Amino acid sequence: MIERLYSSEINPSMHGREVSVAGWVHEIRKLGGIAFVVLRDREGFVQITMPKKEVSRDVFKGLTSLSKESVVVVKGVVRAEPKAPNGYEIIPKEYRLLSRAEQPLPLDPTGKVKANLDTRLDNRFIDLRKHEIMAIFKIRSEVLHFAREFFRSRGFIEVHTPRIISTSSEGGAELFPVAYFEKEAFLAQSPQLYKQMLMATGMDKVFEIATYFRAEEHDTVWHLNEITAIDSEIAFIESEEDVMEVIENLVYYIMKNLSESYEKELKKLGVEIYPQKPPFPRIEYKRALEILEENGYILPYGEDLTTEAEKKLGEVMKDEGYDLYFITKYPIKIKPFYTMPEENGLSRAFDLEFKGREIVSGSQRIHEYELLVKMIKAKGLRVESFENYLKAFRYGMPPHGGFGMGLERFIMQLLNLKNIREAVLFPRDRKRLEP
RNA sequence: GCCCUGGUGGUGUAGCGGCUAUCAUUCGGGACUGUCACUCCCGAGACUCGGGUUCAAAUCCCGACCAGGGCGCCA
Repeated sequence: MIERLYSSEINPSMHGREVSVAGWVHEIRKLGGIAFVVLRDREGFVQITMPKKEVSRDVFKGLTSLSKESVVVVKGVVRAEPKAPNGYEIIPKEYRLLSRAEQPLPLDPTGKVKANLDTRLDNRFIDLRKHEIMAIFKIRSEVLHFAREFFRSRGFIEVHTPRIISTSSEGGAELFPVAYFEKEAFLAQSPQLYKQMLMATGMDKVFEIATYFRAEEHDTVWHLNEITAIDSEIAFIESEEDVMEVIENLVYYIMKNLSESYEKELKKLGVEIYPQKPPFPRIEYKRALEILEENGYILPYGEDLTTEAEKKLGEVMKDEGYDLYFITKYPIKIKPFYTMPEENGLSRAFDLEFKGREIVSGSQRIHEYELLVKMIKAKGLRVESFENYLKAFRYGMPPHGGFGMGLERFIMQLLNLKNIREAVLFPRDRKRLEP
C-alpha cells in the first residue's frame, strides 16, 4: 500500500511531523508568491500550502500546474496554522503524480455548478467524489450493518436464496427471462417462496439481503427494475402482530444507531433523524379509508390506496406526530395467494408507511396445504407450477409470517431524497442499463 | 403503458421570428505572498436530429430521439 494518512487523521498537534497524504486535486489557487492546492480524500480535504521561498521550484511548479482531479500523493511537513481550513496545512517536500485527469471534466465535482441527475448518473464515478453524495452510500452501508446486527442479536440466520428461478414466484409481477442452457429461466422477483420453504426446515428465523428484479415498465421517481430488499421470515408466530413487532424494532434500531453514531454524514446531507419509538400506530385498512374520507378523499372499499391518498394519509399522521405507521387488515382480494385470510374478506397483511410512502410489505402466511392450494386456484394460477413450493407444506410446516423492506425506499424517505435513483450507485430503470 | 413539460459551449443557464447568441463555472495564457466559490486582464468553447412555414427559425409547426415530472403497478 502507498503509505499515507487521511485528512481526518492529521491535526495541528502534529506540527513539524513529516506525513504523506493522497487524493484528488480539488482546487488550485495561485497568488503569485504563494499557492494553495486543496486535495480531497475520502474523509475530507487537506490544504497543501506553498510559499515560494519555502518549497523547491520543481514542487511549486509541478503541483500548481496539475490538472484538476488528478491523483497525487504528497509528502511534506505538517504546520499548525489558524488561517488554514482544518487548522493545519502541509508544506510539501516532494510529490508523485499517480494519475493525470483529462480536461474538461464531464461533471463539476466541486458542486459549484449543479448538474442534472441524468448527467450525474452518466458520470457517477465523479458524482460520488462529492462528499454529500458519497455520504448517502456510507449511510446505506450502515443501515445494512445495523440491520444485520439487529437480526443477529435476535437469533436470525442470514440466508441466500436463488436469483435464477424457473417460474413465477407470486404471479402478478413481470419477470426478466434469462437463457439457462436448454431451459427458460427468470431472474427472481423476490425470495418469497424460498424463505417460506425454509420455515419447514427448523431454521425458525431467517433474513436475507436480497436483490429483486422487476420487469415492470414503470417510470417514476419511486420505482426501479433492480432493487435491494431486507427480507425476513419468522416461524411459530401467533399472528402478523409478531412480524410487525420485529419490523418496528428493526426500524427503530437502525434509526437510533444512525442518529447517534452517524451525525457527521447526516449533517453533510442536511438531514436530521428522529427515531420513532415502538409501537408504531396500527391503522386498519377500513379505518384508513375513513380517515381519508374525513379529509375529502373518497376511495372505493376493496382497492389499494392511490399514491395521492397515501400521501394525504402521511400528512394526517404527521400532524399527529408519526412518520411511521402500519396499515393493517387489507382485503384479501388485493393481496397475494400466500397471504393468511381472515373473516369478512380481510387478511393478515400489512404495510409499513414512512412519510406517506410504503416501504415494507408483510403478512402472516398460509401454512395449511389445503388452504394454500385453494388460494392458488382462486387467483387463477396453475397449482402444478408451485409443486416444489407446495411440497414443503405437506410434511410439517409451522405457522409463519414475514416481510420485505425496500432498502432504496427506506433510504430515500430517511434522507428525504427526491428520486430513488439517488439511493443506488448504478440504478437500473426502464431506460438506463448503463453505466 | 397513459398524460404534461423540456432539449442552447464540458457543466448549469438567459434569449422565444432578424443579436457578432447572455451569464456563471470550466479550459488555455498572463499578473498577484494567506487564499479558502481568491481577485484582475486576454483568449477558447454551444442552439439534439430530420422535415416544413417564412424574405428570415435557436425561436413557429410536424416527426424522431433523449430527458424531467405526474398517474397506474409494486418494495
